Amino acid sequence: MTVRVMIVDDQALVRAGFRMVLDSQPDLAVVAEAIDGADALRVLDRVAVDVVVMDLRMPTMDGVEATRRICARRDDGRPRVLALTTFDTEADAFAALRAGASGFLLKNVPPEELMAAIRVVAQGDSVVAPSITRRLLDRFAGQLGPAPAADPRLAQLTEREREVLLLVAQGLSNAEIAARVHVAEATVKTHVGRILAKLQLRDRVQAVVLAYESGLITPGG
Amino acid sequence: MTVRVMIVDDQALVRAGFRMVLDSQPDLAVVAEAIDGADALRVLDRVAVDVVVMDLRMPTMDGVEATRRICARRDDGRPRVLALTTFDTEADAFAALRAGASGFLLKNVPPEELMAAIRVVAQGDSVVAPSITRRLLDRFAGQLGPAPAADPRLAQLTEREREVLLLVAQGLSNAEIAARVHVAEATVKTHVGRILAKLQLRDRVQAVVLAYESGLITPGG
DNA sequence: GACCCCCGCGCCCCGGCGGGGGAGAGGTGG
DNA sequence: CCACCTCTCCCCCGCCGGGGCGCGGGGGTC
Repeated sequence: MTVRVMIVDDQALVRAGFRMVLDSQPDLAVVAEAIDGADALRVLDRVAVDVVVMDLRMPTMDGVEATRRICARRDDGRPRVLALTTFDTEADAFAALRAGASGFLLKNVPPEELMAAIRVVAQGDSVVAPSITRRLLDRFAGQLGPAPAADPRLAQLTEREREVLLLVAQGLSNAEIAARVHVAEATVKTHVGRILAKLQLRDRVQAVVLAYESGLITPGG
Repeated sequence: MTVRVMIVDDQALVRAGFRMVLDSQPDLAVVAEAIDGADALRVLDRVAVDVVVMDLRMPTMDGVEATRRICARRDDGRPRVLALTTFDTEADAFAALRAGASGFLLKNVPPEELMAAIRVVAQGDSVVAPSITRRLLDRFAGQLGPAPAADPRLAQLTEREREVLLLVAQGLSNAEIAARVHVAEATVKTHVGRILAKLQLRDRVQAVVLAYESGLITPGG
């Protein structure tokens, strides 16, 4: 079964190049082209397309907006959008994926990868450029799966240590904490040291993260 | 520069197969093997490895736990973990990525893709199997883009600076951030310096607090 | 062309912080 | 009584992080 592809790009040269590459494949067929977002929407009213290869940077209606509209009005899952851009920026990629794109690649990918991506997207799966995948994971890996429940780790701390941790987690230095709790800075240092050791953390920065993640502190509370 | 690979899998046959495939490449070198998670950790104490190819389903210590420990104790971004499994289930994949894996593939990928993935991961980027990428996007696409109701203070930051701030707020050191984003530590320091200056903060600890309080990061999700 | 911003990278300095070791006072419970 | 824990405080040391300064390159704008 052949995949019907539409190419959306304002540069005729790019369109021609993509068409060349894609039409060389027996299972891919470029059935439409468009020069910007508005044009793409008009063409999609008349032509059945499985995958839209969409440049993000375009005049008049940019690729993100076009992607949003295409995804908004599709009813049977098609067409799916594979977003392309020249620039490896988080903003472009996230905007496109948020708008509903099923894939995101940089324009400098080798032809085979582009073709593979089109097949994957046509199948209903997704492809994201490695540099963007990394950023995705950086941001969301912590939210995957079930949260590891309320930390039993905090129970290991003594009352005093929890108190100190709370202050650490508010951004105070050892000296400031010492002033607040009315003890010498040396004392605070030993407390902080014990906290890090017990919780198996490296520095106070990680302690702050744990304080938030464990619910010891809540943003705005 | 050749990539030093370690193979972790309880089946000797699988290890041998991977070794064959990978060693056929001039830029890849299998420098270690392990039969389970515990074994892998021991071996990593002695051998320098860039990428760990980790089977998820193993006896004694499973791949997820092993991945977690490897990622917990690395300090310069290495070794990175590329998780492999036979079964295309969300649970396996998400568990591995949550544990810190830089990549996730199914064992039935063609050899070229496995090799390409290892190179990508060694570089510091990430690869995720298309079926899982789709699930990732289904789940998180809505949360992409500028954080809703973002603190106006964060608007002063450039994109790069926000990216660095995100990593700072996850407890990473400057060196770790450098490895992650692929720049020299000196560069990270300048970025962090600018972040602190723009946001009028004293140190990275306060930056973490702001990241949580401003909604740039949310505990657990 | 001139200017500015962003990025990447290097150098120096130094102060805070983390790690180790030691040590005394109080309170607990075997 | 002694062991154990907690809180308190001290010294030394090494390192990372933060601040200052400079340099080059790329991309915009005027």
